[in-house]
Amino acid sequence: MFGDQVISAKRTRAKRVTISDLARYLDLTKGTVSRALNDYPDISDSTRARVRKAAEKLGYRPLSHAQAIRTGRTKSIGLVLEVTEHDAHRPFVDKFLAGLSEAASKQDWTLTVATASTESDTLRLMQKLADEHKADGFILPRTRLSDPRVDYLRDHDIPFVLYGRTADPTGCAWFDIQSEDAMRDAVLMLGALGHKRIGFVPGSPGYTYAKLRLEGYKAGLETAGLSFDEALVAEPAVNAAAGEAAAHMLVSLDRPATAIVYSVDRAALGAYEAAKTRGLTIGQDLSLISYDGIPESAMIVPQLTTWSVDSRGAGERLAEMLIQVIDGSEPEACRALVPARLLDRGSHGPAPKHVLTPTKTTL
Amino acid sequence: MFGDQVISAKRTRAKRVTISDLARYLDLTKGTVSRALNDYPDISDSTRARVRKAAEKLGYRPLSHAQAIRTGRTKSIGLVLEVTEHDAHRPFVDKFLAGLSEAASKQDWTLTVATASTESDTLRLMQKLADEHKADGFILPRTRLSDPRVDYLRDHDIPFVLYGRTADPTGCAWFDIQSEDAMRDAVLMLGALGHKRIGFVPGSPGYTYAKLRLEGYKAGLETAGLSFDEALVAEPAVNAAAGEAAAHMLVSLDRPATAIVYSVDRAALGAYEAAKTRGLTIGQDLSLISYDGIPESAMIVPQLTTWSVDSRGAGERLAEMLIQVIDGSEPEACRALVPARLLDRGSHGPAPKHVLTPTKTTL
DNA sequence: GAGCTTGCCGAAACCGGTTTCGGAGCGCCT
DNA sequence: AGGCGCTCCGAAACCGGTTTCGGCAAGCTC
Repeated sequence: MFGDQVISAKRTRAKRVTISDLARYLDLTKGTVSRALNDYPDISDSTRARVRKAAEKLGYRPLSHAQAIRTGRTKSIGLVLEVTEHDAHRPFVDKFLAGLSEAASKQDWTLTVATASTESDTLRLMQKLADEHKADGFILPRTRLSDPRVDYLRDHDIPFVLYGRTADPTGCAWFDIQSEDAMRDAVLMLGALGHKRIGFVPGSPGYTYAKLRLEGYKAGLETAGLSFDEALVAEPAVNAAAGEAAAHMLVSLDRPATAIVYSVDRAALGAYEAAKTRGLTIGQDLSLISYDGIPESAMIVPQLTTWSVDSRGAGERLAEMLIQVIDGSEPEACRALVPARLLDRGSHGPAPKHVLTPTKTTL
Repeated sequence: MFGDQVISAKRTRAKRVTISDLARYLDLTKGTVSRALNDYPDISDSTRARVRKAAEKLGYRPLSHAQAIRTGRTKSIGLVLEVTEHDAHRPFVDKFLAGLSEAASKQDWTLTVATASTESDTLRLMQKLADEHKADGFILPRTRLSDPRVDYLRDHDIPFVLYGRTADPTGCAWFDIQSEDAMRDAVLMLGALGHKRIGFVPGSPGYTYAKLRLEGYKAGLETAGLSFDEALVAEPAVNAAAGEAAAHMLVSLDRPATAIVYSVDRAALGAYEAAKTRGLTIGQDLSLISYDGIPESAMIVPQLTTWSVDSRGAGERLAEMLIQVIDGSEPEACRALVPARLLDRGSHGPAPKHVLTPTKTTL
């Protein structure tokens, strides 16, 4: 009748077996089959087993969105990436996605990703995805100390789990790398090598990791028996240019730094430029330890000593945790912290014997 | 009754407005409302308009998976990434994803991504996603000359669009960057600068782009009036180490290359090492033009002249095209080719006046 | 042996949509 | 005036599941 409405092709894929097929095959009603499959207590063990076996044999797989219309759950985890035009590229998205999707698909879940360019976009998108049941919950990367996404999702009772921590963790599930310990250990290592003046270059203010890494640095100083000196903390830096400026500043102090702990690799790479300008040899005159483990850190000479994070593993854990939370687990019970792994390479070494005379430059 | 079954929380999100709500509000049946919204011809224009307005006013949004159960379509585009452990990291995934998801969400579609570690995994995953109506079609990145994914999807009548081309394009929709033209133009530019011996370093064999870029190189030689010399084509290289070896080979020929066209940036970066080893100055003694536009190409000195691709734009186009194909457009009518953009930088220059004496080294 | 649980399943409603079918109302033609 | 064909909408079936409800039969109690 409305033939011209149906412009789409005749696509005749192999027919799937429905719950009704299965019921007919077993001579049961589909209601009973459904309850059997979903472990309702009013189904006898023998029937349940019979149904299970038949389902297996016929290759029955429930259609998740057919279930969703009644249950309201899609078995899909959501990820909203905030990608702005001029943002630093993030080297690990693919590994991270691999972790998420692999863990998800192991439990027959899927991963729905969306991107937003602004924060309010992110919120609207998450709302929409949740509203239209396209995602049952969200993974929140790049957490900030005070994170609007957290407030929003908490208010709207939408399940989520953080990749990172936040200032007020009430009602939050999270997974994180102990980067504060990495920073502390970096300071300890440098202290053990005789360094007395260890500089620090923080990450982006506002982000939780930045605060934690600074605290780790301070903790390291304390354990190493070194006193904290405000002057040794540079301006935040997350790219090569800012990292270079930070290095210049730190080595031209009256009592210059002989080692620098960077919060992020991309900033640390800038120190190589600064060292070249000043004729300093990295790993001898100036020691560097950083964090992230980006590929470039292995391509530079000398290779950068840094802490590497297992993005894929993180993705896996996060997906598993989110599914748990969606399935009703108490969020605050779902928290995990894992250590970073040290890539012990050539950018750090013993403190130089003679303190270098500060080479003042006009920057 | 089965209260203990329901362990999940009480989540009371704001109720969404359903088609029945809308029908009640309009004093119509939901069937009529549905037909009005879906442009059935048996609805009067006035009614259609009234329904549209009310839908807008009440903020009605159909639940895509409720529709899916009848229509079989989820409004979701699928992307299966093949990510192996030791794979080269791909710098543009995030931009690419952004393009895909943005274009998708503009039409109220979503993006479902999955990852596989092997080729057969990829096929199984796509099958499963299509079967369970979790994706209506697929984007296929990294196409090969003979691509099993293409055969598979074509056989199973599952819609798809290629990012790249393939040997047998029957029934295929694709989008691609004209990298062959980029390679050709690179050769022409170098020829115009006086280079007579222009080397070429191919990409991974098997991939379509590798073949096309080689053809582009040859086309460039021909137009430039240079003859093709087998010896000037190195072994395929897609990383710095292999790229370095290729450079060594090409500059130590009896009649050495004074310029090299690389198929991929990551290989081209290796040439800088080779040049350093041999005391050649890049941009003077040795000219380089490459392809990809990875961030590192701008960080090296001199900056690498290369062709940059707009991954985000590609993602957008691909998503739009896939939706069209799923909506019934003839795949072969959905094809597009766009040029790459030259980043004209410092790694290439005029041919050196004096041909360098070949510095033989034992590699 | 009557009365009451309890275990187990069928029947039917339901979720939020889409699609088919049929018929009421209207204008037009003969 | 009656028949015909359109236009436009209501009614109801349908998609593939889940959940509620009610009832039958067996087992237990007294």
